[in-house]
Amino acid sequence: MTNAHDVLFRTLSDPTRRAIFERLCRQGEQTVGALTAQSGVSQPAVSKHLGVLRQAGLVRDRHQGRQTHYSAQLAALSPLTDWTNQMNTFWQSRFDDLESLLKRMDQ
Amino acid sequence: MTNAHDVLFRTLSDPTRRAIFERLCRQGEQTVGALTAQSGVSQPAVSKHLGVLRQAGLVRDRHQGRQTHYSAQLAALSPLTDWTNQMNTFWQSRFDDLESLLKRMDQ
DNA sequence: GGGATCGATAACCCTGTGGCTATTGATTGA
DNA sequence: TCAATCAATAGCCACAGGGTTATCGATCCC
Repeated sequence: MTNAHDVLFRTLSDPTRRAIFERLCRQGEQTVGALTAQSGVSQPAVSKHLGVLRQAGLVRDRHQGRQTHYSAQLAALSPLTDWTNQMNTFWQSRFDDLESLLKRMDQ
Repeated sequence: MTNAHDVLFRTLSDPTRRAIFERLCRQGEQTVGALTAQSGVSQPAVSKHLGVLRQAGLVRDRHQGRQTHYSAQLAALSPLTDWTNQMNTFWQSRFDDLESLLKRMDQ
């Protein structure tokens, strides 16, 4: 059972790949060449990372002549925020349970 | 430069390890034995995962006799929520720039 | 047309790491 | 005291995946 969280966490766990995504969030649409120039790795490596990001839905591409422009798809991050919220909820509900238990013991 | 985001994403990217952390969030403190029983992997594998989670600050351990109890440290997730918020902010600020540009062009 | 550039793909290598079994150390309890 | 249980560690293996170079297809421009 490989869910959306799996894909997102795994995709963003690589520092080089996450740096590429961060750049797209900061500076908007970028060509592969521009991304390669400041990535510290080769162009094929960047293309591979962009492929992974695209499969995760985190970026989309737009072809224009011989260059390809990539841009961040921020909506794809929502399962991540959902997950952290859920963890917080679980934790909070356990705290509530403890609280009510203590209240009952107090009576 | 390996920052807090690296550690968190990397730690949570493994499904087995994340499942262990989720269980600790849901059900609170658990022994290694209990976690092993429903993890689908061997006890040494679980111990290794717990070691990684502990080094990331995501869990803490409490020794009691020959068993070790682990519990989630939810505060350790904050760099993750910070990061997603930051990405949203970057994206939003670019949107604002575009908006103001269009406003200026409109006049 | 033909050289140059851009980006994707192929083919390969090598490290990191998640899994296992075996073992050890510590604690429990009969 | 001694067997049994719990969890950590050691040592090993197998594979995923991130890196490289080489190449190809397509587009641009001279």
